[in-house]
Amino acid sequence: MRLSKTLLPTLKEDPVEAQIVSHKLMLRSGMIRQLGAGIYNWLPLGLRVLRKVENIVRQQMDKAGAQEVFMPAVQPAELWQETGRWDQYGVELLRFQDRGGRDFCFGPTHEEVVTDLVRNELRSYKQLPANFYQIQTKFRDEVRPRFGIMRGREFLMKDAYSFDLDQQSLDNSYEVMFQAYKEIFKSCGLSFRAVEADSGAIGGSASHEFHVLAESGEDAIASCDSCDYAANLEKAVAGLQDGTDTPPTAEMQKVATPEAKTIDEVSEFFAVTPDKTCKSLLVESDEGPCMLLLRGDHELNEIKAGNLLAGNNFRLLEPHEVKKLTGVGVGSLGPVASKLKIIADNSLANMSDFICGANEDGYHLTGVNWERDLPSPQFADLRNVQEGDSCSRCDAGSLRLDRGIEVGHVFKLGDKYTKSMNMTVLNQDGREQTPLMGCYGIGVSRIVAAAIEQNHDDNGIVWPIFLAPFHVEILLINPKEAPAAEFAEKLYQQLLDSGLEVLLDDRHERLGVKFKDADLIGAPIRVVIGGRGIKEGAVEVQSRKGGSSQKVALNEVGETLINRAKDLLSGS
RNA sequence: CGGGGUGUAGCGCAGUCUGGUAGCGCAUCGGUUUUGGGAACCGAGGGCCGGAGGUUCGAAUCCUCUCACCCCGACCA
Repeated sequence: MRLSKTLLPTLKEDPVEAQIVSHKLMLRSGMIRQLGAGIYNWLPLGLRVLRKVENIVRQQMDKAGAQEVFMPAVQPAELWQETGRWDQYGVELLRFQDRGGRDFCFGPTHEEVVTDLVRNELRSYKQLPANFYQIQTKFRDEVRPRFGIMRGREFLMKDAYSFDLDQQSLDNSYEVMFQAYKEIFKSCGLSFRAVEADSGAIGGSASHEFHVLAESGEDAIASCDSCDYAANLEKAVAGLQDGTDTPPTAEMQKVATPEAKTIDEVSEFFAVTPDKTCKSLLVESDEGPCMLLLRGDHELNEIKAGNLLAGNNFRLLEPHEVKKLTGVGVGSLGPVASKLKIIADNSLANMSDFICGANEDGYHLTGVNWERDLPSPQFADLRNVQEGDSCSRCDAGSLRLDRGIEVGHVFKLGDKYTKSMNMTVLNQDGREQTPLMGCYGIGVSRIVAAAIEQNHDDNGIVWPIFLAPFHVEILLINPKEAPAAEFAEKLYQQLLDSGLEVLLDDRHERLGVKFKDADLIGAPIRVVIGGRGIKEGAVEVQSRKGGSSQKVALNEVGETLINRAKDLLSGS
């Protein structure tokens, strides 16, 4: 592609509306332009990358035996009413009417449509298992779109739906998709992690999210350094401490702690580490107020606690509410002699001689022990795991925390949709049977943004070769210098003929401008061609990543570039 | 949905308090000189100041309403 004839409007300055690096760089490199809140134009450069991702996804899905279809973006309300989701889905479902006043929505997902399709077309168990996928524009009317493409309202998604006769077959279909997803993210050249997700009320044994690792990721994910356990922080469980159930060695004592309220202050006061203390939190739940106990150095996981208390009303009580309810301030709250229902985190079970609030303002208790000083409460998993916690799946491992961007989600749906929409096939016995469904999503456009979050430097994007809009950029310093221009043109053709994707910067711009744009655009390999180099008989080949450069003789440049690109593409 | 903010040239902004000829930098177009890491000079084009209504001799500026976008929070397969 010739830059002189391409719409590639780069920006020197960061647009004010962009908060995160991928959004800034996508705007600055001329990949996208905003049309409205959460909706974007894709310009030539951005579209090339989007298509790259799309093709990688398509290739792997086909390889995994899924069949590509293309379903309508606009869907009639009737289908959604059949499954009840017309009323359940809420404000994110963009609804509208046609000329005749009939209700429609712009599809945020396609379970209803695909189920309708297969209930009309699949009759026999012999047609199963089947897996249909599409790459489609979706619309979710996000309450607060942000971060550019990362969390837009309109976005490109690959969604796949599998249909199986029984659970075992579904398990297999799921596994095939799981492996295909790994292959997809590997093929994109991204560093990623598959993590366990909560399969929740829908049941089924499994759901996994795929995260691209990036410091700016919205999700925290925990993973074991020894086995393959990995989970979203919301769901991650730490292993229980070893049974160091040491007997009490100290008497319980009430100590005046006039200035010590926070865990830090209390630990400092008693000259102990925070893990020797116990913090008490009051929460509201459907069953009324409840006291949660955590080790001093641990954080409450509100989702776990909320699930445990089955509460729609779950929330932390405000300090003034605590005072009103118990008569003491939050800094001196404690479980001993409390009349409230108490649930303690598992990590407290084998603690002895710990320190906690005395339920009297300005006092704490030391040497507190279960059974002797207060009854053992209910124990449960209430906390966020921490870096270094032991793994709950294996003996050897410890957990590490990373940040990630969710780019894929696989889910066993079971018969939720097939049942409510009456989809059956005849089984071997000639009886009607309701197939089980799985669904598998990948945020295609989000991958583009996530890839940038993971691969950039101060000057711009540093594309992994598999997603790069161009493998090679040729910087022609001055198109008016005939020998250089002719050489660049010849090289351009040679590289194109070899199957590489090449950007030729043939603009009448100064070199500095071209370098800055090349940095922004982020092609992995570039070559600088000018009159001086032609005279010397060698031109400069540079690598975007790391910025290394070498002089290559004119008659070898073509081969060198082709080989280097092929090396990168083959992963070496 | 609650709170905050911003709408003035393609982009980034000043001007608004205190009403009186609509500006600056970058970008764009033409010219000259330049040309190996975001050039210099000369000249030019480009705006119903988000929209509607009002006050006023006169509104980017004051008042009312409205729309859009951004940020924080709540929400989120």
